[in-house]
Amino acid sequence: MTTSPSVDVVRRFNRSYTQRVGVLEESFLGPDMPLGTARLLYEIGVAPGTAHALRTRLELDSGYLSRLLRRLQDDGLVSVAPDPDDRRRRRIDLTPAGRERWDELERRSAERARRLVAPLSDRQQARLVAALAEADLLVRAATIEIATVPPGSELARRAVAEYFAEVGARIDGTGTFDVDAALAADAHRLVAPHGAFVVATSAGEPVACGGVQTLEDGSGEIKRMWVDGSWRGAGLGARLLRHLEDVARDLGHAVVHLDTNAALTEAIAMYERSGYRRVERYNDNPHATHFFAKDLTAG
Amino acid sequence: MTTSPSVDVVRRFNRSYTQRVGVLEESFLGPDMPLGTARLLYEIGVAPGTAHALRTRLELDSGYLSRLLRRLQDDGLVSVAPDPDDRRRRRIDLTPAGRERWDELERRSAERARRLVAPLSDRQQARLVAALAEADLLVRAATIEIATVPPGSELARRAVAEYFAEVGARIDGTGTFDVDAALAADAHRLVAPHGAFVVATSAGEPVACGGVQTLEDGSGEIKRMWVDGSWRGAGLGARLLRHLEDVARDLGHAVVHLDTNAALTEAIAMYERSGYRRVERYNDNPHATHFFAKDLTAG
DNA sequence: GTCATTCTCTGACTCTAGTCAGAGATCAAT
DNA sequence: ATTGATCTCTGACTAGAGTCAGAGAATGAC
Repeated sequence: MTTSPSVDVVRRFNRSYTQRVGVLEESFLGPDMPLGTARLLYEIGVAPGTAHALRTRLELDSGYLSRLLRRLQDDGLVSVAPDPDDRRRRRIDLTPAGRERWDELERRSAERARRLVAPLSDRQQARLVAALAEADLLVRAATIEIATVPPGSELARRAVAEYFAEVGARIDGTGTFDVDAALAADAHRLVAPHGAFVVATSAGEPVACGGVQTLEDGSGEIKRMWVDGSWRGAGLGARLLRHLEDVARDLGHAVVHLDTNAALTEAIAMYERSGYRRVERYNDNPHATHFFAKDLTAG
Repeated sequence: MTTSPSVDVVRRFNRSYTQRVGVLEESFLGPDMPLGTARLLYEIGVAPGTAHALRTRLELDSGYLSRLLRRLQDDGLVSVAPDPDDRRRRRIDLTPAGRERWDELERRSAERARRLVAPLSDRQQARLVAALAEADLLVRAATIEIATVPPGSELARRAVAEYFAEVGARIDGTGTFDVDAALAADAHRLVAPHGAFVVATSAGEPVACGGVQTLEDGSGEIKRMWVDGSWRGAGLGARLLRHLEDVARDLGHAVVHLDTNAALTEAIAMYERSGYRRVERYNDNPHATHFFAKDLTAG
């Protein structure tokens, strides 16, 4: 059996960490509440919403979720009310008693973490914290899922909204982009067979996105590329870019272009690292100052 | 609610790691075998032994363990035979079929780890590995348990055996220590009210030990101090030393002495960092070259 | 040899966790 | 208004995980 050092270390960590920290989730275990119920209560406290949203987030069977919610409701911990937007759905919120219970879970979980680090010296604690923070970022980056979605889907809208918010703040300062017009155009240009739009999600939340459209036969353009601020430095941008290049290749493009703005310095650095070369202005985008292209047939 | 940064990072890590890597132990999940059974099979493969040893290691109910073993036995995966040393106990070993199944669990678990790191670039993988290895060491160090045990107990014997093996190898080179005589003396000197012997264990295995004996009223001596080679650099020695000083204080000592050998350079450095000062030879131990003392009433 | 203890096993339980197949309400599109 | 899809809930399950109280054999201390 061949194993790489990195695989061994990950496995060793998993084994010893679960053994010592216990089934980690059991930090939620408390009086009168089984693990599943407590976990659900906790998630509701973190982000209340519809039962449907909880179901997709926690990947629960609808019958199972319904029963768990019923129990929380009977205990007076959550309130269940029809969602005004769509009365098939139910909005789930914590009651004051539920909030109190949630705080208790928080305390319990924090206490557990505190006990874990307590025996360590200050210097060791600092080392552990740095190591876990680094591991956290990388694991989260590794488990991101990249999927092609319709530009009109809710996920895509949310991602593009973040894109425009950031581009507006960093380039324009006043937010004068015509967002609606851009979205309307995307709905046609960023779908097969002319293009595609992909969103990277982490735990169901969009953390990055990008689109490919066709300039002319064999020539594509990458648009709407955005990476969430808290995810910078995890190599996500480069990975997304590679993915988009694959998409462009699948669309039959031999070369991809992209434009960007001088204010987006990290992005420009990344394009250069990824093999893009500067080219002449190829469109009349008033917000673009730098233009790049990359040959997809080489390498 | 007050939280420290280190506690927050640990909690955040726990949350995201369990969420993404799933219930980690489920890496064992495979065909025709529930999680608990697979975990047990895996542990038997890692370290076969008596049912009793497995029970303490995995903290299982004896009835539950018995049933799990029965199932593994029925499936032809483990062999159960009376322990010749103590016929109440049963020795558990993997059969060839069990070993095959164990290999499969290994493969499965490695595959899982491989998938986790696969999306990362080589540099990121290296960063993740370094972070997890560091976290692993520190978490293991943080969860060590230090307990006072009788010098004659099996745990103490094992620890002292390691101590003599190492001291013999590093100082003497030939192993001419009179181990039996030393152990016989320990059995009297390292127990209350004259002294104590403590063992630090990690997952039930001894990883460090040390004893305190009485030289004269108010004056103690630290003996048999040992830290397992793979645990160096985790601050375990300093922690054990502090623990032994507390023990000495409880025994009524105002000062503790200790002797050591010039060959044990790390130990000497640690004693100095921990506030020990060099003193004149206070005994006729032929293997000792350096002598230290520390006042326990100050600070 | 006696007696308390230790180790394992069995039977009888409880409680979670989770699945599956509908039923009934609501919505979006035509 | 009809139709097909979506969302939630209920009932009826299965299986896993674990607890608890003994019973019977073996052991160690006296």
